[in-house]
Amino acid sequence: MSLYTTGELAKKCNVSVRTIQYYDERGILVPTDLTEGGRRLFSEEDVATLETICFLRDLDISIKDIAEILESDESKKVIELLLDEQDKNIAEDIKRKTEQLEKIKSIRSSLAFFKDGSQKTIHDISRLMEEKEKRKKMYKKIAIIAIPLEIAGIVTFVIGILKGIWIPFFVTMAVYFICMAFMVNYWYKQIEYICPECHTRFQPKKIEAVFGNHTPKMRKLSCPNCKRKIWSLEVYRKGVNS
Amino acid sequence: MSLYTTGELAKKCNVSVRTIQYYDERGILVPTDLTEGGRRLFSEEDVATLETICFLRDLDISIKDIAEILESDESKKVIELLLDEQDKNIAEDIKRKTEQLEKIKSIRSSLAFFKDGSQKTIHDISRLMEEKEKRKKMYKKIAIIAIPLEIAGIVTFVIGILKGIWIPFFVTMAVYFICMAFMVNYWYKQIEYICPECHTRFQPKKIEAVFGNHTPKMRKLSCPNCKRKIWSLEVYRKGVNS
DNA sequence: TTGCTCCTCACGTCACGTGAGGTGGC
DNA sequence: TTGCTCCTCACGTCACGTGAGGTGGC
Repeated sequence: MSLYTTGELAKKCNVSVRTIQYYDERGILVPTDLTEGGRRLFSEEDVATLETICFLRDLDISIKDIAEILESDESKKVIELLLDEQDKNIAEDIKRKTEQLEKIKSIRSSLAFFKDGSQKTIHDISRLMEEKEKRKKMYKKIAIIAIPLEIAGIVTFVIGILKGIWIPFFVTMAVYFICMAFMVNYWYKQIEYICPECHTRFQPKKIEAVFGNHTPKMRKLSCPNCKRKIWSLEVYRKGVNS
Repeated sequence: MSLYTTGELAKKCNVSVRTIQYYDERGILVPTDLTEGGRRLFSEEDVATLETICFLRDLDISIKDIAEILESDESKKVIELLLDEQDKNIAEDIKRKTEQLEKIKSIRSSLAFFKDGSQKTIHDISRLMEEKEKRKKMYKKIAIIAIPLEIAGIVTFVIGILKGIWIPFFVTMAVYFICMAFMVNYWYKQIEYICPECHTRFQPKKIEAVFGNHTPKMRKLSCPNCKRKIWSLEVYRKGVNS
């Protein structure tokens, strides 16, 4: 029966010599024999063991856990448990890393917003990301009230057209405008804007905030610090609810 | 202006005291001041720096890279490059981990196949997984020839029905059966079976292999080692193409 | 005898955690 | 004065990589 030296085994299994020495040290790949000079000699069985080890290491199973698998007579149950655990770990890792990818994407667009590239910019972006969730929640709250009202508006309008009964429509509209007024006020208290030039966070005048030229996330406002009329980013107001 | 001690800063930013000490040691969070007794004092600016560091660490950016970001005057370009790199790294990680999850799933079903739970079982599974790709490729090759022939068969059959011209159909069928004979022979040479009881890899008799009771992956065969007639797993033959 | 392989220390990696033993500051 | 916080070593983690300095084996 042929025996392998460390180097031969390393080549055969595509690992480094040091790795084999380390696996011996950790007790999961003890050579079948030693030469008089103290060199390791591995059998075909050892090859199979190393292949098993590499297979499990590919799944990022720790050497400690591999040792447990190799030492148990009935590896099946041990490995089933370990696989369950690994499965969970990996799934969590994937979730985390997926979130990181989303964050990175989001940072890129924020970076494009700010004119300068100072450290302050990165800090501001980190704050924006934290506040993002809160801002989303606020808009959800508003939507929960606004959408049913919109639908009621349309329905009562159709009723008006079809049946000539306009009272429900006017009542709905009255409620709608009252709610709108409250919501705009609520919204105005929750948000502020950030200037892409000087990083100042500011609250615009209510009139400018409500009627100014805008997109869902930006609004053309005059910054009280650098005095420019510039597209500013809507953010959740500092210190609210915290 | 208020200054924070290490412990206060740690609480404020939700990190350990040791972490702050380490960031100081690495030069990315140097305290603004020291007491006479040598205790660190941090300013509001330091708080912002630590927040920035935590933000970047959450993306698994290394301390070395964070140092580069903090040290550069125009962090924007530095961070853009680093984000691109991180993006790639994370995407690769996700890919790798997704493959690991698939492997784990596949191992579970293989584990169910083998009756015992010895170490040999895991080694056999690791070999199965390696050979899986080769087996898939073989079936693809077969499909590339077989599917067009099947279609030709159907088309010429329809022509036969509609137009009463049967010659194309019979020619196709002749070609079909000749190819089939070759392909079965090819297939027979590429595969062997593994016994779930004794782990023996064996080639069945050709007649049993072709006409035996089977599913896509398993076949009821008699194992030459343990003599049982048992559902065995079809695997790519050892040593072929290697 | 000459290369080449292999051996055993032993330090380095990375971002901290975890004591130990001592001291500052209220 | 008494707790509590903070300080600086310094080792441990994890799976090896990377020399250094020495030797085995063809």
